[in-house]
Amino acid sequence: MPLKNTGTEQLIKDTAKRLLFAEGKLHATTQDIADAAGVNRTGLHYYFRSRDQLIAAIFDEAMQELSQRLNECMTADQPFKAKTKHIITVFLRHMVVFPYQETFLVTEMNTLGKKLITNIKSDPVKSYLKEAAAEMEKGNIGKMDPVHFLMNLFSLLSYPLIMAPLYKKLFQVSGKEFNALIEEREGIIMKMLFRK
Amino acid sequence: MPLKNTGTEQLIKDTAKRLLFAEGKLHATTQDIADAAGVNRTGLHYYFRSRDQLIAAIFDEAMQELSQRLNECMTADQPFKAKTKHIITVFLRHMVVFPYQETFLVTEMNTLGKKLITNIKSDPVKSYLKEAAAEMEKGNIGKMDPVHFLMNLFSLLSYPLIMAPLYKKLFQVSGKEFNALIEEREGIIMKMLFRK
DNA sequence: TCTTATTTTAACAATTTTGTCTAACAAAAA
DNA sequence: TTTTTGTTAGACAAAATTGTTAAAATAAGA
Repeated sequence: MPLKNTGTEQLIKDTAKRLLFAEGKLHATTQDIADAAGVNRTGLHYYFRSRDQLIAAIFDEAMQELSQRLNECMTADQPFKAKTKHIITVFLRHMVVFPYQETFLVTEMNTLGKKLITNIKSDPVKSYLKEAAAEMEKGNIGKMDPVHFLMNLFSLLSYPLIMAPLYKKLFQVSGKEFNALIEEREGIIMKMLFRK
Repeated sequence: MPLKNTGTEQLIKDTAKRLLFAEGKLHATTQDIADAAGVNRTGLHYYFRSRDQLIAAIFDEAMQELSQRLNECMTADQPFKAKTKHIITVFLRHMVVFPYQETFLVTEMNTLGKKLITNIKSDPVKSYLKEAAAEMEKGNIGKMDPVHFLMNLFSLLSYPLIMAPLYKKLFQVSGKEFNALIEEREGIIMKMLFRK
């Protein structure tokens, strides 16, 4: 329990998240993080004991945040289509700022194995899947395993932002053009999912 | 120019690619790579001089390979829909084996800045985009900036495989179930793109 | 076989990155 | 003010990672 609470602990975590999730510097060292935060590297050990524990803390928070965002969106009291549109809005807004959060989570899961198992509520997702199935019955969306619908949704949302640097090269798109495209994504995704 | 050519140089590159692209161990050290290849770490320096140059070599090859795969698919002499289906087949097959190749490319671009600029032919992509535009005119696919069509295609293709470990957690899907879903992807993606 | 160029290995050195220890500093409580 | 607790900073140590050197092993050609 910090008594003074100078905000340094939070600053370190926020800075690390900025480097890792926003700038995609997945190899950031403790020195990199300390420098970016404008604190002595020792502070990092004071608060988190080791680099691994800092990473673990960030991993946990990111996982919780993602799961919570997911659950809040999916249990919102709205009809299915509006709810889905809301998911797109919320997740796109987040992806624009932190495009590499999911990449970080996956690569850490790969290197650290299955150690960091934060328990996640899966009920909200399940109920959203049920709603999707119901919509399929009604003929509002194409019939498929609802999990495909969910994967489609998140693919269309996330992938372009994650791969932005690569797309710009491969497809010869400028930063300006790309941003304009992202602006249009919400509409495009809705059309894809609901074949309006 | 190697005279004896014992295949070690290739073995090192292939092993590194396996660790990086297949297993997603993006923090692999030279020792990790040497061990996995069953060679002395010195060999790695003998052939590539430094870790950075090994990474650069792999980056280059991966970029070339991706660009070439892209171009071959896009200049195939086929009608648009069949061509697109072929793209899905080819890229899915590759993603199943090397899900993290694109992630590697992006994170390296982020850390190394814009140093590694391998020149890429963009004409094949451009002509594919033109074909897509023509299909939209014909009403075969929904009207949008053709680049969106391309982003949709690759999003639906790649993202589920990249994020597999995360999906399995968030959506409570077993490995077996997940593989079954991936089997179905090609059909799903075709339906999404061509709203058949 | 002897020579030569290439490849592999072992020992060592340098660098980078992480972790520790101690003391100084700051602020609230006694 | 003194004490106590929590925070920051500097110097140092340890570990991990990368890089170098020189010598041994290997295979091909003269």
